[in-house]
Amino acid sequence: MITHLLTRIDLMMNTFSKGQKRIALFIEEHYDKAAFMTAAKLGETVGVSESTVVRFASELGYDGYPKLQKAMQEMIRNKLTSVQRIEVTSSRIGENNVLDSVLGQDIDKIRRTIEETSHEDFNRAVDEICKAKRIYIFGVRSTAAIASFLAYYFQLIFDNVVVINTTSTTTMYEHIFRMSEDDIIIGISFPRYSKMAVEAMDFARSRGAHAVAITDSMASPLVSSADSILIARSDMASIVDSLVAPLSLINALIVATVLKKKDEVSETFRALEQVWNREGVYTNHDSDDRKPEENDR
Amino acid sequence: MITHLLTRIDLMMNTFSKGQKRIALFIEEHYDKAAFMTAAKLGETVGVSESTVVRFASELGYDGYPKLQKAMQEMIRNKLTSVQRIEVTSSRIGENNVLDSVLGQDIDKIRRTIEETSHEDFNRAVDEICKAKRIYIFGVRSTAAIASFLAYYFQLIFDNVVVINTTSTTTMYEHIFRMSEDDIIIGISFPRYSKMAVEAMDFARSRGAHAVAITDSMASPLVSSADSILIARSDMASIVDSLVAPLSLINALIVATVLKKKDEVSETFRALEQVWNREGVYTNHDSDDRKPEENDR
DNA sequence: AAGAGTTTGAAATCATTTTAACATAACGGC
DNA sequence: GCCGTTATGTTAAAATGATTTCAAACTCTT
Repeated sequence: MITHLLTRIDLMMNTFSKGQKRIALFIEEHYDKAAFMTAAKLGETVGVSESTVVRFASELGYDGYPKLQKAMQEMIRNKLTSVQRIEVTSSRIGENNVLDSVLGQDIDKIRRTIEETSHEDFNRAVDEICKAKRIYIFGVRSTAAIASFLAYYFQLIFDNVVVINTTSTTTMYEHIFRMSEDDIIIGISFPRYSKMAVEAMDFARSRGAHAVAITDSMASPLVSSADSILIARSDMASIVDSLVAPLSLINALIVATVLKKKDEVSETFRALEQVWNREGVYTNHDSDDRKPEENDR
Repeated sequence: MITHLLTRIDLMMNTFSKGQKRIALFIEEHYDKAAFMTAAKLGETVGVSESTVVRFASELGYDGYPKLQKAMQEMIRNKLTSVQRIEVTSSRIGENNVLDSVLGQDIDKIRRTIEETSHEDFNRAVDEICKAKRIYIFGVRSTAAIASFLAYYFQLIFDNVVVINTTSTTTMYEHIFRMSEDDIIIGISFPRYSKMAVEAMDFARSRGAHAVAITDSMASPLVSSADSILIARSDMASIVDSLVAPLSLINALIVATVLKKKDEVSETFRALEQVWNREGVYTNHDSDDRKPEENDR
């Protein structure tokens, strides 16, 4: 559902009627209470009728009040688990249980990323990204996937996003030769490192552009060619390397950027959502989308 | 309820009947889930009828199941407020500490994925993948990134991997019209769901192919069109949705597949490594490649 | 292994909650 | 200040969920 409940409420706040605003404000403030209330009770506490509450739910895109309620309960459950994370099931459970083991390892990767990434560098990277005129994103081979993910979202936010994913050095220079000091390059590279990534970043710096490296350790060859260094572990006990932690880092990068450019961006997203609805690119399953219920297996 | 719910359950544990014990244990372990369940649902999850659940509630001294439910919800709210207090202090440290917050949320997503994904379905999916003649992978928009990641590794293992990433239905059918019963399709779709994913999977099934869905809940439209269903949460407290948990799941899929085809695959990888070394695609930093050392910040 | 006493699940009944239909009230433009 | 529009409340029907009943299954003792 693209937007999270609270974000969505924020986004739609000025489209709400007086009564709906009362409900919206209450939910933003006390969703921990609201999640357990019936439509009638919620209406009573904010001083509107139950119908208004139900209408508010469908206005938000939910297929009935119970769905909205479920969304709030989900939110609570998320919040709850997020601080119970001390007792993480890092249990190495069964040898035969690949699923639990891999996912457990990925959790560890992310945890180490939290510890190891410099917040200072992260914030600097966000600042530079927001200031930049053009954003170049470098990622080849398996990292091409996460590079394109980053690009997908940045293209929704920024005008000038260029993805560099090529096997030839010549082609690479064709992509970046216009680079100027107002630009920024984000190089993503993990073992076995790509020579081209280093080359691209060195070139960018020679032009005065800011270079952000997303890589797996301070011993990576990208480090000496970068202004901001973001570390995310990728090694796994297997043939494949996990890019889960780097992806999570990229997530954080996107979220931080969106938050920083909130005002410009929220308008874009609202417009986009309308286009999507009209175009019917997505199935209108149940309601137009929204929180699915608890699964029941 | 005089005494605290959990204490009371502990106290009365040995007076409970078999079915009641099942309920009691579940509540002790997962009250965060139980609090949001109806009597019927709770009964279903522990394998007992709703009557037994209701009787359990009055056994505990509550005047009906809803009262017990309220007690559990109270418990959650108490925990939540203490959690929020912690959170306030930790978010004081950096008002803008997006990094920790996003990564923390991603950890939770993965943990919930461990809880919610059926291991049976996972294993079935791996089996079918290994048997398949051709593998089709469907992923559009933001999921195109993780689809291409999956494809990248599968192409190292299998001969016939086809990625479907197109905006037009016609083009999609051009990709999949040769599909036969020996093939498999892996459809990746998250809210807002892609209609095409459903179409592609329905088509595949009509040809007798096995269909694997990677999606975010049992309420997803892909579910009814799939033979194996892999659940990974994607919703985040922000505008972007996180694909970290799905990526982690895909990791597990790759690892499990590699392990199953160990013998054939290890040869391939050795050969590949030689090519890489000769071609010098990668920097030969420090040693000739591989795992970098501990970083030293 | 027979039978009293428990425990259980299915279905019927009862209660609550949501939703839809309709009526009334508030608002904004002219 | 009138009229069309939109928002809100009231109420009754529908849906969902909880409870009770009753018969069957299970447990224990003898």
